[in-house]
Amino acid sequence: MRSQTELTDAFRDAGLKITPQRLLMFRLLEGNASHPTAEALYEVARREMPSISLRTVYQTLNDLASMGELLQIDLGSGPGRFDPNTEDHHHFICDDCGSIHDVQVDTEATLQADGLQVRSVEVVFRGSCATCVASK
Amino acid sequence: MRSQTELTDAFRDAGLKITPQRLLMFRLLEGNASHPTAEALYEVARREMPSISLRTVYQTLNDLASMGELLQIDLGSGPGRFDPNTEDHHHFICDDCGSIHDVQVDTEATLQADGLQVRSVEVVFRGSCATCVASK
DNA sequence: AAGTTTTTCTGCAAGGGTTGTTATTTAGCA
DNA sequence: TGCTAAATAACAACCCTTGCAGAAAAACTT
Repeated sequence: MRSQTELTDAFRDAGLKITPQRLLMFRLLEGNASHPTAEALYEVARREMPSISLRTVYQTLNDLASMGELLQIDLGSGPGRFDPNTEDHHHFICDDCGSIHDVQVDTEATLQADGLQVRSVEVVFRGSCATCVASK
Repeated sequence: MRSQTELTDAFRDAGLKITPQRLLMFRLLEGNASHPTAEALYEVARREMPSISLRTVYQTLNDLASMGELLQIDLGSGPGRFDPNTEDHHHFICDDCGSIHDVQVDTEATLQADGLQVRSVEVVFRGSCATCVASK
C-alpha cells in the first residue's frame, strides 16, 4: 500500500473523495503487518471516530483492494484478512493461534498442465508458528 | 478417498453407522473429479433419494473430511468445494468459468522464515483454463 | 462565500453458506 | 425381536458481507 499522500492523489484521480473516514483507514493500514479483519479495524477506528460505521470500513477496504493497494486473504473459515503489503509474498498461518506471517518463498513452480494461462499464484502454508511451538 | 467397501469399514471402526444416505454419498464422490459443492451433491443425491436433507450432505462431507478422505477447497468466495482426490496435488482455478483443475507441481519450496513448523502447503493457481482461453 | 451536484456516510435489513437444535427414525447388537 | 446409541430431516440461527435509503458532507461552480 502506498503512503497516505499518494493514496489521497490516487483516490482523487479515481473520482473518489477524501473523507476523514478514509484518511483514518489509510493511517490504520499503513505498515500494518497484523493482517487484520474488517471488524478489528473497525474496533480500532471507533476509538478515534466513534461514529464510523462497519459498512464504511468494508467499503474503504474494498476500494483499496480493487485499486490493488490491499490484498485480501481468505483463510477458508472466519472473516477475511487484509494485507497492505502488496509485494510478492506468501503466507504462513498458525493453526494454533491463527496468526498470519508473511513469508518469502522462491517459487519457480512450473505448471505441467498445458493450456492453462496462469494469472496469479497463492501459496498458503499452515502449521505452528514459533511462539506456539515454544509453548507446547 | 478410498473405496466404498473400505469406507464402510472405516466408518464402522470409528463407531459411525452405515446408512443409505452415507452409502449414496460414498458413491457420488468416488472418482468424482468435478470438485463439487455441497449443494451440487445434494441436487444429484435428491434424484435418487428425494428425502435426503442438505444437512446430511454437509454432515457426511464433514465426516469424510475429518477422516482425511476428502479435501475441502476454499475459493475465497462462494461455497466450498470438495475433492475426493487426497493425493498430493494443487489446484488451478479458472477465473472465467470457475472450473477447478488438479495440477501437479514440483514444489520444493524452502521456507526461509525459521521456527515455523509447516504442516501443509496449499497452492492455488488462478487464470484462464484452456477452454476459456480458446473462446476469447 | 453560497449554492449545487455528486459522492459518501450511517443504520439497518437482507443475503449466501454453513452449522446448531430437536424430535423422530434407524442401524447394530444382545 | 427389542434395546440403545447414533443419524436423520426439518427448521432456526449464525457469521460475515453486501444492498439499500435517506441524511450528511465533500468538492465544483459562479
